[in-house]
Amino acid sequence: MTRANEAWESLMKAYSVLMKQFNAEDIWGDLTMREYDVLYQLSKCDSPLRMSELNRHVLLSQPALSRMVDRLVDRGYIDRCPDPGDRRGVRLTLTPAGRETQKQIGSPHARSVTRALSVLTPEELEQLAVITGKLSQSEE
Amino acid sequence: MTRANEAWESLMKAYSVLMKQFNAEDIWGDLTMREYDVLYQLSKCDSPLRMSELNRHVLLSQPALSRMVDRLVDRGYIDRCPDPGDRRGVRLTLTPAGRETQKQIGSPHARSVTRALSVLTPEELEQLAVITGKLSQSEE
DNA sequence: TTAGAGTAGATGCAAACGCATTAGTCACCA
DNA sequence: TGGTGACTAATGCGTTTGCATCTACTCTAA
Repeated sequence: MTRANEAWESLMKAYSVLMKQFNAEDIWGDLTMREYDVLYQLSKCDSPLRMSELNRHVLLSQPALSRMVDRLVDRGYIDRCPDPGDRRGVRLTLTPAGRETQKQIGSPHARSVTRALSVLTPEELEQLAVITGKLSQSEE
Repeated sequence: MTRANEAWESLMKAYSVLMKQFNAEDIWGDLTMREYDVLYQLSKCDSPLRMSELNRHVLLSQPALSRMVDRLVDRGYIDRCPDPGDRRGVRLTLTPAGRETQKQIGSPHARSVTRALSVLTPEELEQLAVITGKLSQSEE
C-alpha cells in the first residue's frame, strides 16, 4: 500500500462521509443532490453551457445527464434551446426560477460545508484546495 | 464564497475527474466500480463484516447495498451467513473467488491510483491523507 | 415476562442509471 | 462537391437505485 493509495482511499472516505452528512440534511426541497449540482454548475457561468461541457463537471453518464436536464426543463428550472452556431448542440441556462431555487438551497448548503470543514485550519484549507486542484488538472 | 467552500468544491471536482478516469480504464471485468468497492472493503477486514458496518464505508443506501450483496452472493463472490450472536444480522465474508477477483482488479487499479496521484509531492500526499482523515472523523 | 421502543436487514415499487445505439450535424480533404 | 470520420445529444432497454415499509429480532424496564 503506497502513500498515494492511502491518500486516495482517505479522500474517498472523506467524500463519502461528507456526502452522506450533507444528503441527510433537510434542505434539498424537491431536488436531489445531483440535481442541485447541475443547477449549481449552471449558476456559476452566466453564458449558456453546452451539454457536453456540463457533463464534464458532473459525475453522470451523458445519457443520464441528458434525461436529468429533460426533467429540469420540464420542471421549469432550466432553459434549453438549440445552439445557433452548432445545430448539433444545445445551450443551457437557468431560468429565473432555477436561479432562485439554486440560491435558496445553496445558501444553507454552503453553511453546512463551512461547518463540516471547520475542523481544518486555514492553512489546511488552502493546502486542500491546492492539492485537489492539481489532481483535477491531471486529465490525460 | 469562503475558503472552505472553495476547498470542498475543489475536492469534489478532483473526486469526479479521477473517478471518471478510473472508470474509463478497462480493468473492471464483470464488476462495476461500486461492486469492486464492496469487495475491497470486505478484503480489508478478515473478520466477517456486518451489513450495517459495510454500509458505513460505502456510498449506497441500505436497501441498495442489501441487493448488491445479494447479487454478489449469487455470483459467488461473497458469503453471507446469519450472525449466531445476533439473529437479526448477517456476517459477510469474501469467498476465495471473491478474494481472488478483488486482487486481480485491485492490482492494476492501485497502479492507476499511484499514477494519477504522481503529480503530487510526497509532502502533498502526506498532507492530503492527514487533511481528508480529519474530515472523515468529523461525523457528528 | 412481557410490552414497547429500537435496531438489522429485506422487499415493493416507481424513478433514475449506464450501455449500446441512433439521428443529425460538422469538418476535412480528395 | 461529395464522402468519410468525428462529434453532440437523444432514445431503447435492461439493471440498479432510493424511499417507504415490513418482518424479525433485541433490549430495557415495569
